[in-house]
Amino acid sequence: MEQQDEPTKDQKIWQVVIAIPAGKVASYGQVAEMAGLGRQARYIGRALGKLPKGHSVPWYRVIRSNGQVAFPEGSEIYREQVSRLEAEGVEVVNGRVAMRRFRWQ
DNA sequence: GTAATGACTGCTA
DNA sequence: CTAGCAGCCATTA
Repeated sequence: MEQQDEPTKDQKIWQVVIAIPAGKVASYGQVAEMAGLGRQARYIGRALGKLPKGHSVPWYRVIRSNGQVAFPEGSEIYREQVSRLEAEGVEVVNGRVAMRRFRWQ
């Protein structure tokens, strides 16, 4: 069996990412912790990279802890993320988010 | 079974 | 501000 009765980590991660309010962003570590994964911040990117085609996960709302995008400037993927963020009302300058990041207090 | 990799994070210089 | 190093741990080869 490859599937379990309970949702997999990827599913949880996607759910968490989807739970991020529009206009805000979260870091990989924050998402990992929120998903109950703890320090598996790296797994977040891996899960997002494995996202299926018809997914509805706003992966573009997930950035690094320093507020910078996880992709190099000029990259197509980078432009897409920035474009989507700007569409959400998030300001991105020089590859970093100039807005208040999502905060669970 | 082991080795290498990675959409990361934090600290130190 | 940038650069380097170590820690972290699941997934993949």
